[in-house]
Amino acid sequence: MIAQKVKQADDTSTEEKIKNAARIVFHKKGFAAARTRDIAEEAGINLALLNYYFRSKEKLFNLVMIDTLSNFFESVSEVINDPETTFEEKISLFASRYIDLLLTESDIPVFIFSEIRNNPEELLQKIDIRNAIFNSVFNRQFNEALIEGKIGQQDFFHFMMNFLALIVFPFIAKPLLKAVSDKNEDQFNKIVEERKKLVPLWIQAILTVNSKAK
Amino acid sequence: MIAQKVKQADDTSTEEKIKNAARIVFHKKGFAAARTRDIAEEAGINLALLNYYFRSKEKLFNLVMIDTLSNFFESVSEVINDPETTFEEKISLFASRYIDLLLTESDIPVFIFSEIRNNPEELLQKIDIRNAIFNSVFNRQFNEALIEGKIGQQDFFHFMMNFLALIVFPFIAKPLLKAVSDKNEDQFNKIVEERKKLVPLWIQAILTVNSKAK
DNA sequence: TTAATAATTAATCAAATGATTAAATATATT
DNA sequence: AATATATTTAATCATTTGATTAATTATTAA
Repeated sequence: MIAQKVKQADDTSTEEKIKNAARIVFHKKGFAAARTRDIAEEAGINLALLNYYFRSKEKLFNLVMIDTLSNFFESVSEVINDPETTFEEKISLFASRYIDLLLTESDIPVFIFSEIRNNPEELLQKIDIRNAIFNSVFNRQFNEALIEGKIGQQDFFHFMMNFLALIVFPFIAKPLLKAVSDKNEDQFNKIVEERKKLVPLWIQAILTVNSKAK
Repeated sequence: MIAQKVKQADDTSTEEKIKNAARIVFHKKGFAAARTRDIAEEAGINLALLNYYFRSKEKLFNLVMIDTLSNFFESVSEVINDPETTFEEKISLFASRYIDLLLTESDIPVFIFSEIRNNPEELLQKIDIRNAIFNSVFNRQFNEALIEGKIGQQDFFHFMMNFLALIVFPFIAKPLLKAVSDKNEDQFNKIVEERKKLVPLWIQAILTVNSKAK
């Protein structure tokens, strides 16, 4: 009876528990450094169950990776493909949503970039962010702004790199930046929080620059 | 006789060969995914020699890490502590020097950030970039420019994050960016090369923004 | 040249780790 | 309740991998 209640309480199925644990451990340590025993322990289950449900470490990893990438890009591609918002609004919403996402999932950037390093071709075909970005409403609006002379002559690829850089870099460099600036977790998060407002300001400043090579 | 000539030709000592190989393999795969056998093969030596010269994988890794970090930061701290150059000049020189460095050592950013993730406290005490940055001539000149009203009210920490982000991020995200933009190695490098001129322009634009929270 | 030392190799060890198995327990079906 | 099926566990396996050893070769010193 009590056992039942407890089981009801921590609701999730074994399969889900393992997947969640795998997500945490893989995100934190990467594929190579993560041991299946770490994942089993994190999930509070017997090691054999991992293979019972997912066959192998690699299969489990692939699930986590696909899950991570699609969740991650889905959430932001929504914003840049919203036909209702203006270009300027998208900049603010994108920065704000992206930073919020990273504040709760701060391991993801290093995880993605370090795993892609080990396996670029296989991982990259799992996702189609190509279209999501380069055929986005956001890109179209950028081009319109260019033609209307509202922003300086510049390359969309550079612009996107800059935008992403200003948003994502603090999370990638977080341990280093925390250490060199002697800030604790809360102070650091507060600073990053400020960037939800600041990044759009800086991006607007960058957009005024006429930087097209002639 | 011939054997001697050959030996003279690939000059480096066994110890040096191992260290160079370790550098390459660790930078590319990270500590956990790098096998001592990979390093031995890359160096063209017998596996046992690795332990003969360096005792353990971990000791060898620590050497490589210290070497990487100190070389890396030394090269840039020179620029930001040069008393002869102006603030504006430092921005250009820093961007240019840093990007050149990364063009030849493009694995380093992901290597550093992913290893720090696995071991923040130990690794970070190995270097003293704290002083190099926050007591730099560059920082002093930034403050002077602030007081003289030459740049908008803003935080040096944000500014440095932005500066580093615009320089380093393309190298971190390179495989992803190459894939989504469908660019080859040469095209990508050419674009990054452009940034030696562009990043200073963008940074100057950012510096005009008045972004101090009130 | 000879002896001593250093460098190198092939073989092997020991621990870590992903995976499997067979038995035990829980759950569902009849 | 009885049977069948699914889930879970402890024990074990097999491979990988960092490290060592003992023998061999090369180099240096006497």
